Amino acid sequence: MTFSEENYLKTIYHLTWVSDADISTNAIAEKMETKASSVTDMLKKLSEKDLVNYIKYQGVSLTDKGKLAAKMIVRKHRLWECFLVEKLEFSWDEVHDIAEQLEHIKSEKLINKLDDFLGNPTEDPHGDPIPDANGRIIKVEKQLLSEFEKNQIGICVGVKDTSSDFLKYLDKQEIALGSQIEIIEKESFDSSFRIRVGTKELTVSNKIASNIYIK
Amino acid sequence: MTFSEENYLKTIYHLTWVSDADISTNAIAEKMETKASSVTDMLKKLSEKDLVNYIKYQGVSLTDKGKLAAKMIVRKHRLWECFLVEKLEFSWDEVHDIAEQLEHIKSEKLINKLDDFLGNPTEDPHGDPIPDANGRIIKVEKQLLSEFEKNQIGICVGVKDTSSDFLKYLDKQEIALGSQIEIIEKESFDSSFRIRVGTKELTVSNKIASNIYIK
DNA sequence: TATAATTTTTAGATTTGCCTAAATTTAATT
DNA sequence: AATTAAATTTAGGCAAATCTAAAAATTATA
Ligand SMILES: [Mn+2]
Ligand SMILES: [Mn+2]
Ligand SMILES: [Mn+2]
Ligand SMILES: [Mn+2]
Repeated sequence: MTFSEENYLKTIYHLTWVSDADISTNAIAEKMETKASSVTDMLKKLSEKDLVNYIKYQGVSLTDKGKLAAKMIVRKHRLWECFLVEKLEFSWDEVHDIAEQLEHIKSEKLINKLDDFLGNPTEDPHGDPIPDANGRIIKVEKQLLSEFEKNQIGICVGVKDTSSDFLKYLDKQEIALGSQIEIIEKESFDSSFRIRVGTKELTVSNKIASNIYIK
Repeated sequence: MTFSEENYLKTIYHLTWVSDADISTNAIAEKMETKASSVTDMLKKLSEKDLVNYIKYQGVSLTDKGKLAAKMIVRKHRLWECFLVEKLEFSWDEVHDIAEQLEHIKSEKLINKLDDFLGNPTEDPHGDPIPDANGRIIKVEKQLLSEFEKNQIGICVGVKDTSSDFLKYLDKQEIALGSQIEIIEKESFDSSFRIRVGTKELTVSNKIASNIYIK
């Protein structure tokens, strides 16, 4: 499987994760920053290889084979992110781009040994679940901070937006995985939140609150 | 720089390491298991980018820029081999193919952090020197076992042939980097050697002896 | 030094992944 | 239901990296 094929599978997998329904050509094109015509070409190829179910004009979904392949790429991506953070002391906002490269390294033995070396983590540095060698995922239920109400308390367990900019913002506010967050006030006018993180109080916009997972 | 360009640079670098003179199109084609016409195409491109000095029909050499680029790829290859052996418990005959992939990962920060994580090793699992971040190499002088004479004693510090088959043979004979090797007898008829490795005695062909470095 | 053998380059194709522009299909609106 | 708008596919092309076959240059040999 080529890098490009792998990237398409991964994208379809991610889009399915949030929406579940069949995925449109345009949705893939937008996420991959490419053209719809290129997507069509690739969907034909992936369909030929039985990695996706594709019907012209009707959208696409992963076959079992394609889903497993996608999960293995996600597994690699997230394990490498763990490695970079835990062993090489990268911060969580620096690892994604490097993992985008590392996820394409082909060696089952390598990834399984890496898994063991890291102590078989179940989540990556952004709180996302890591599929095991068989593709099984422990799905932890978590809510967005924006769905919380006044006086509720929870622990930050993940982020939805994993962009470097957002992660750096969280660093600045000293919000990290494991931080306790308490809703002091919810402003009805703009849906912003007054929250307490540890001992500090701060106000965050609804956009921010919609990208932090709490449990 | 593409993977292919990097592989060509690395190949030219390795060929230069052993012979020093300008490298022929055919030599590159043979080493890379490709066709001479493909090599010509790539040499034009590398020349255009000032990575090689190339004159039609006259062979090729690396420019300073090309040499540094090649060294950085070799640095990555060998550091990853160290990582695989030291941290993930791969054996020395399993790491080359994986390192062939990992050497193309682009991130200076990654490779320098990996270097530190490994304790800044100067040699890879096969006894080959690892260029530092500036491309400097500590060249340790070593001789081939085949050049040794009766009664001489030395330490195995490297291998010339790094093929999996040869490395497995050495494992079987319990010859590893650091092993003490003593020449008991040199057979003039076929230039084979009777040697002592640790407490064991064994006979090795000249071909074997020509692929073990001793100091 | 001619001629033959070898090496190297050029010419022309192929595959992969991508693009633009045009055609087609599906969805949304009068 | 007809028309318009949007999404998707097709057609045709391009660049990178490879190949085969033919041409050209270099090297070896008689
Ligand atoms: Mn990531
Ligand atoms: Mn992640
Ligand atoms: Mn190697
Ligand atoms: Mn090596």
